[in-house]
Amino acid sequence: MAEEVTERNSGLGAQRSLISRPTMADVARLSGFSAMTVSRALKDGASVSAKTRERILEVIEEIGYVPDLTAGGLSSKRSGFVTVLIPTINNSNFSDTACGLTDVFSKRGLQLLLGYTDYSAAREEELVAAMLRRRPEGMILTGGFHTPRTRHLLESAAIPIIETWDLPENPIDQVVGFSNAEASGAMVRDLYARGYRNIGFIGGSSNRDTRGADRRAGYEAAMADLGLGEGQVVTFGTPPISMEQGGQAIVQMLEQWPQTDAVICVSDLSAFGAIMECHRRGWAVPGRIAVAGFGDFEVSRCCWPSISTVMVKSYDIGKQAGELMLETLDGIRSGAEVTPATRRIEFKVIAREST
Amino acid sequence: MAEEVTERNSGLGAQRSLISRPTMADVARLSGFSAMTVSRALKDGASVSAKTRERILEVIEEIGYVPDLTAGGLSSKRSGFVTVLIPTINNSNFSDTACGLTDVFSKRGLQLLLGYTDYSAAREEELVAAMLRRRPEGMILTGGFHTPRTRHLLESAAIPIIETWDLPENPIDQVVGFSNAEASGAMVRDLYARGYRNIGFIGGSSNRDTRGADRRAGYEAAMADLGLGEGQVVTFGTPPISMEQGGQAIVQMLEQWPQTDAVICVSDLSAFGAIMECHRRGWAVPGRIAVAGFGDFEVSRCCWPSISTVMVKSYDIGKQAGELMLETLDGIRSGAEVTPATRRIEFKVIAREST
DNA sequence: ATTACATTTGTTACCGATAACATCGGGTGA
DNA sequence: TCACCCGATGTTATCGGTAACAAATGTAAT
Repeated sequence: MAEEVTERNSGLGAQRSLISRPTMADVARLSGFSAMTVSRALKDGASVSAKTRERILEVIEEIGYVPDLTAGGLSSKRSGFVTVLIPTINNSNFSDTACGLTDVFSKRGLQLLLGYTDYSAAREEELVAAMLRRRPEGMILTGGFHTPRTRHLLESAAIPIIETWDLPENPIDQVVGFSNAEASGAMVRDLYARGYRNIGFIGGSSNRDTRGADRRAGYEAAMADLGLGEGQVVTFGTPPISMEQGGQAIVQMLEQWPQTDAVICVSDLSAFGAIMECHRRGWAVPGRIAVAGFGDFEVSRCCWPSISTVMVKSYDIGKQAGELMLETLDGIRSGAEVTPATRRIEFKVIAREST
Repeated sequence: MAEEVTERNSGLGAQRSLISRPTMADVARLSGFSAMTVSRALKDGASVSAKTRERILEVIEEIGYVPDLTAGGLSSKRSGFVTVLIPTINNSNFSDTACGLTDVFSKRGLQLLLGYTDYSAAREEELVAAMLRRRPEGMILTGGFHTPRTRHLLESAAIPIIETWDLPENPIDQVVGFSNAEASGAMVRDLYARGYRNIGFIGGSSNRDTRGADRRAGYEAAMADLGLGEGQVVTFGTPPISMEQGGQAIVQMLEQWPQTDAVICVSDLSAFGAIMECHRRGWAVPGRIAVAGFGDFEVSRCCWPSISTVMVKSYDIGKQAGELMLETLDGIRSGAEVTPATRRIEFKVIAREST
């Protein structure tokens, strides 16, 4: 084990005082053109002669000029930012969505202002307030549940909003998502079709994770619909429920309802934990009990047995939301009326070895 | 499976045209004070009477004024941004570091500009160039390998730079990290102490992931040091190597060197994939072969058998780097000379069931 | 050569805040 | 009572770009 030690480096050090960096005016002076022409040379689609642009770029390279988007944005009223809020960056579903967004936006020179809410509506409110000070051109949220103040802030911001990963009953503006309830209902039906009748559900013990709560509601609705009774639900820990908690939960499930023959977990991570605990205790999966997850994480593909799950096109949610945002921004600029819409994203039950 | 459909919502829609939002001047006018006093009322530590501040905050609340940090930053020459570049957000080690940074910075009102390089130095260069246009007050990078142009850009930016997750030989400025080579060497010695003699290494097949390459180098050095020969290395896929590739790699390892009794994987993710593949094939872990990982991911704690690994304080890297950044920024402002330093972060071999 | 029009370049004002300095009024000590 | 000082507030200039309009230059058609 290494100790925590602090040593000295050579390096920039004191140099990095407040050296003033070259501005567009410097480029203008050195190239012999006006600042406005320099500005045009840097913006494609502007009318500048090839020779002029070349000379200007030469000077820029020479003095190491870096344009200041802060100043540019102030003047043009375009910050070049789009804010994205996800519950956590430590979940590959949401980070895949963020990647889809980045890929779409970076092509158009828009930058992502990423924040994570830790599944807390209060934290979301703080973040929305903080982010709006950067004058983002649009904002992308996860889920449809927000504090009243958050909604108020967003409405007065008068920028396009997209809610994702859900189908809110009362959307703020646009939506790119799917019904979590429907998706977990589909998994119940899949298990039913395979002959399972005592199907349990494992999830977190509060409604903080509203998508998790919707999945549970969808499970209960499907159970009732199939005449399988109220269902057997074990809730465990503060959402997002961890792998380890999935393990503890399945033990509790089988103690409380020994007849359980299948269990749906609120996510693949808890499903994985549950399966590992079964291994530990010598319970065959799916012999003694079948286990299904949600989200098609890498771990569910690779696990032994591989985990049946609901695949959600996480990256696609980001991509579609990004494209919708671009269309909306273009629409607003061109003066066209943009009708708020909902885009449904595909999900799919994937049966693997664990069920 | 749901189809992709687009439906109409009620919602903001056309409203969200270019409504001009209230400015500080509006607040000034309505409260009867000057803009400067409004500015002071919003900044704590400024001398404004309690009554004035109260009245101003009242007006702000009433008209829903949201300060524009863009404009403020232009004037005060403080963007309030710190840029953080990590290889991928889809890896809990790096996202933990990002969380540590967020926690430290958000307390001081600094915002994170997060980017991910996809383990590519070229992409890093692009990102650095793009981010510098936002005039960040500091920049935090992952690793010590950068293109010459990246170094050049950073040096002329004259802001504090911190390289993390590594101990670069020739640091740009400050460093918060550990020696990946040393860490994987420690794991070799641990396995040696447990009696393993034919120890292999599984990693990615290019040097794109320089930390992975360092771990391999550390493995080879330790093997030579212990008189265990050159070592047995299987490289597989473009880094970062996936769980699935870990599984393929261990099969190849045992085909090529059947006498192998232990294997160190470049990360817990590939170690997990390797172990699952062993389960599938009925190879006992650690009976037939011991498997160790790197990074102490959640999956290694929860896996059965639990995976021996090198624990790195990922969150702490972020926290320490954040604190170092704050100290440096304060130092520069107060005119003190700041000596670039290296802070070593602890790592620790954690032996679990898999070895 | 001249007019008409397109292309290229320049000028001025302004985006929305804050720094720096000026001013004003009231309290304090000699 | 007066000088001095400090806290509270106002004024002006400025940060570094871009929008909008104006001017100059070039090009093609007559």
